[in-house]
Parts: sequence; structure tokens; C-alpha cells
Amino acid sequence: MVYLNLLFMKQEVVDIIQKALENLKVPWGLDSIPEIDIEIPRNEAMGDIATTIAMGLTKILKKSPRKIAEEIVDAIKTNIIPPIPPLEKGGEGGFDIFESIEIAGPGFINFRLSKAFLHAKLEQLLTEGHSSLRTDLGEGRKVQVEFVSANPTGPLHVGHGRGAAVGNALCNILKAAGFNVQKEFYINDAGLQVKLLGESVFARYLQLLGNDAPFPEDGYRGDYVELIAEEIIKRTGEEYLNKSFEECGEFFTNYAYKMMLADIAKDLKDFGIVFDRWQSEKELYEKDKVQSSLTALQQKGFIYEKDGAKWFSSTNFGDDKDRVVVKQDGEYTYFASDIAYHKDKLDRGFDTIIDIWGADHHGYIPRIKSVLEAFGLPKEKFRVILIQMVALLRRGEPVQMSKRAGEFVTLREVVDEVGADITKFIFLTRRADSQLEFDIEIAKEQSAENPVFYVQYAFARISSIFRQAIEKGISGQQSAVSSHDVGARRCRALLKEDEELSIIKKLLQYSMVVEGAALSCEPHRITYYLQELAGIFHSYYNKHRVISDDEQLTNARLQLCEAVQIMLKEGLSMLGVSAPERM
RNA sequence: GCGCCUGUAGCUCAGUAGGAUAGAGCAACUGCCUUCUAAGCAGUGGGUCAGGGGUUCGAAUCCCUUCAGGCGCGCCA
Repeated sequence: MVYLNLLFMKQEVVDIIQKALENLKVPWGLDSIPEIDIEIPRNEAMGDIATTIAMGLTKILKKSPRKIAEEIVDAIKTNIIPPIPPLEKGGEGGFDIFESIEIAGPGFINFRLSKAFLHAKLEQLLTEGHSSLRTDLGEGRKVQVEFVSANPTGPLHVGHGRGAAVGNALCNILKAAGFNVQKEFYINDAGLQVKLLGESVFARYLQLLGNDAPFPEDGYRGDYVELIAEEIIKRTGEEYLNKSFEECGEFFTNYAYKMMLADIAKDLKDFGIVFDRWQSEKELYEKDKVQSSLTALQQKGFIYEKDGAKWFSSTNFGDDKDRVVVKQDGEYTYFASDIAYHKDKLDRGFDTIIDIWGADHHGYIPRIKSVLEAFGLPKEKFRVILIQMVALLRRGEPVQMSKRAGEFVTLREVVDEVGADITKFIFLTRRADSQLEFDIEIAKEQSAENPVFYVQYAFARISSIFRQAIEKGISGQQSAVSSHDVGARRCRALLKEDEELSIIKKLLQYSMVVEGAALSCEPHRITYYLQELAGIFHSYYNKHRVISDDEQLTNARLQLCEAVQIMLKEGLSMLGVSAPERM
């Protein structure tokens, strides 16, 4: 058992309870120790950290939960808690983790952390910085997260932006939780949709050159189609004017979608999101992976022929019906390349596969899950995050989004108008699977009340305090607050106001929040955590002065401020949001 | 018709893998800047957790059902 190696308070407590249960296992006649639930009480008066284990054991032990709790507490108090060793040579001796352990309500065991423990953890955060905030939940396991994957047939719209923000934040969180993460964008460059884009561009091309060509019925009508046609004219002149689409369709299709793809990549980059890898659907065909993945399924006995088509028997894995993979006309279905793509992910050695889709694709989950199970992936290793629609409003009035008519609001337009930080933050203040109202005017004009500024403001405020301190010659420079030396440690011991201790406790909760967000794939938990941390800091700031005549207290509070700043920066970086030093 | 998601304060949403007295922001009202950034703070009011039934020590959370909204149910992509 190693204490103080991570900025964590959960593990220490779990270890202690576990030891107590080991001691009680025999008298209780238990074979094994149950899972230990740890939670943060909603009310600070109830303690800093609590367990419900006693209530969970009532059924097995047939005793009242309070009686069980008493036995556990007794075991902890008599011989479990080891004193924390001195922090380093020359330290001031050991101390207890807990100030008190109490039984409350129906059988909660409430632990209150000692000030010495909190001060020691603060020191750790200051000395180790961001690295103390990384956990090893993932143990380096490889996770692949595929997101956005918009068809390269038009610019990204706001819904894609939401998926991008969520996916990117999730990846950051998974990395912080110790997973080895790859971010991937899947390019649907092989199907009829890109061909339709090519036809649309070709029609515009002919029209621009004075030819009265018909426009494809379901063609893409956005202005960008014409821009691509203009670009082609600029580069090749009238070379294709007298040719048919059959003759030059490939050129138009390739040119068009590649140009769109470049636009998409740029939009994402300007939104602050960069992918590790882009996988082309077409390439899967060219490298024969579609055929070979179907062969692999066939060898496993999951492919059969019926009505002149080939089917994947996904009902073996809980799907509603079997799915066609090769049509009667011999063509592959879209699903066939999806099979190849997901098999390819497995072949690349990922332990867990996370797909982030628009919620309108939810009907696809069972069949993809079937594919992965057929190839041997345990079903809990495949996760789909559904991104619900974004309802775009302007002063409460819905903004029309009709892709067919070509007038839909692009991500770029929103980001240009509102800003990337605000847009991302708003996307991350809601669970992914709940519909989101995004009012452009409110996001922009009520910016003073915008939660993103609330968090950033706390960061900027602390920066300002440090500027002030430097001006007064109190602290040479911000991170030079020497947290190693004994003087700084004595100063920290002066942090004993309720608000100060609350802030430290909040800081210690971070790793739990990250792990929870990683396990549940819910980045918005970080957003809420940051708002809470900023809230208690703002409150503290208004109640207590950081810089005062008391040199030691000033030093202590500057250290606390620095710790908060480290945390705010860490959290904001998870969300892909900046931490400005001035606002 | 079948399936998935959602329903929590006037509005927008959280509610931590079943826990303690259900929270935040906005909106409304009352205070706080000659001292580190008022993009802030302190306080007040606001709830049949859509309705009903069940599971248990304990339910906003799990199960069944009704209602309401959204989205899916092609050999389309």
C-alpha cells in the first residue's frame, strides 16, 4: 500500500476499509469481501468521504447496518490505520489520515480527513503538478475512439461540432485516466453519396460554362458545390465541357470530396480538434479488406445465401433481423464496408472500441455489436456514444436547418460568431444523449453570464493575484513558490479556514471525477466539476484576502491559489478550452 | 405497429453505477466595489422528480404500465 503517490483520496480510504474487512472476514464467516462503494456526501456536515458498505452487508450478515458499521469502525480504529509516514527525511513525523470516523443515518460510515492529510496532498499537487492528476485506471490499454466521420459531401454542421467536442474531450479524459487512445475519423468516400456530390459539381460546372445541364434530383445544392465547380474551371478550363459524366465522373467525384475533406479537416483544426488517423472506406475496398472480412465471417459460419443475396446472421447476437452484405446485383452494401472497418479496428489490436454517432444512427448499434461479437470482442468492450441533435436557436426562434435546400448552419459559422471556447463548453455542459438547445444570441450576448467565463474568470483572477504579488515583491514568480522547503510547509499549515479546507477537498475529488467520466464516457462531468471548483474559489476570494500583511499566511494562500490554478488549467484542457490569464 | 432516447424549479439542465434534507445557472427580488479583476460574492422565493403500480432497510435512479416529445425501423448512404 503506497500512500501519497497519487492525488487521490479514494484509494487510501478504500484500502483502509478493505483491511478492516479482511480482519472481520473470519468472525463474520465470509468467503470474500464485497465491492467497496465510496461516495462523497452531498453535505459537508456529513463528512468528506463515506461508505455504504455496512448497509450492503445487512442481508448477508443478518445484523442491523448500524451494528455492522460499528464493528467495521472498531476494526479500523483499533488496528488498521497506519500512521502516514513522515513526508520525507527531516519531516515532522507521521499523522493520521482521519480527523474522525462516524456512523450516521441508517448505517453510513463517514470519514473526515485530517488537516495534516489535506496539507500533505496540497504539497503533492504543487510539487508534482499535472502529473499527479493522471491515474492508471486504463493500465495503458489501447482504446480507439471514432468520431465525427461526417460524409465528405458538405461542410460540417453544428451537430458534427457537438460530436467533435464530446469525442475530443472524451479522448483527453481517457488519456488522463491511463488509456492509450487513438482518435480516428472514418471517411465515407466510396459510396453513392460522394458520387452524387461529383454529379452535382459536374452539373454546376456545365452550367457555369453556359451549358443548360440538368441538376441531379437529390443533388447537393449548397453554394459550396458551385465553389468547387469554379475551382475546377480555374484549374482545368473547359477540358470536360463536352464530356459525359461517365467519362469524367471519377475526376469530379474525387476532386470534390477531397476538397470537402480538406475543408472539414480545417474546420476541425480551427475548432481545436486534430485526429490521429483518417481511415478511408475506399481504401478498405482497394486493399480487399471488405472481401476478406466477409470471408472471415463466412468461415465462422455467419454468412448465408438467400434470395440471391448474401446475409450476415446478426440475429445470433441479438439483432432484430439478419442483414444483407452482398446485394442481388452483386454489389456490397454499406454495411459490408462497416464490417470490414470494424474488423480492421480489431486487427489493429484495440482493447476497447468506442464509436460516437449521431443519435439518428442508433438503429445501427445491434448490427455493429453483432459484428464485433462475431469476431470475438466481448460486448462490454464496444461502446457507442449517441450524440443527440442540436436545436439551433436565435433569440428563442429556431434557425432553419434544411440540408436539401442547402441552407444549413455550419459549424464554422457558429464558431466564427460565438467562439470556439464557448461553443465547446456549451456542448459539454449537457449529457451527450440529451437534446441540446443552442441559442446563438444567448451564447454570445449574455457572455458575462456564460458558465465558461465563470470558470475562466477564476483562472484569470488567480493570475491577477500573482501579478499583484510579484509587483509587491512578495513572490518572485508564480511557480517558484517552493513547496519542497520546510518554510513553505509551515506556511501551508496555516490553511485552516473552512473555505480553504473545502477547496483542498474539492481538488482531491478530481481523480475520482476523471475516472468516473472515463468509465461512463461522460465528459460533461468535468464541466460540472470545474464550475463547482470555480464557485468555491470565487466565494473564498470574496471572503478572504490572499495578499495581506501576514507574510506566512500570504505565502500559504498563494500556494492554495496556485493549486487551484493547476487544477482549472488541467480541467479546461480536458475540455479543449483555453485558460486565459487576463479577461 | 416495433425499437431506442428523453420527461427533475417559470426557462436551460445536473443529480456522481440504489443512499442521508433533490442541486446549479438563467429569470425575479434584497444587499456588497477608495483594499488582490463586480465576467464576482452574500441572501430570499421557487419542486406531486410526467402519472400509476411494483422490487427493498432505502428509488429521480431498477422493473411493469399509461401519457407526452424526439429519433430510428430499406438488398439507401
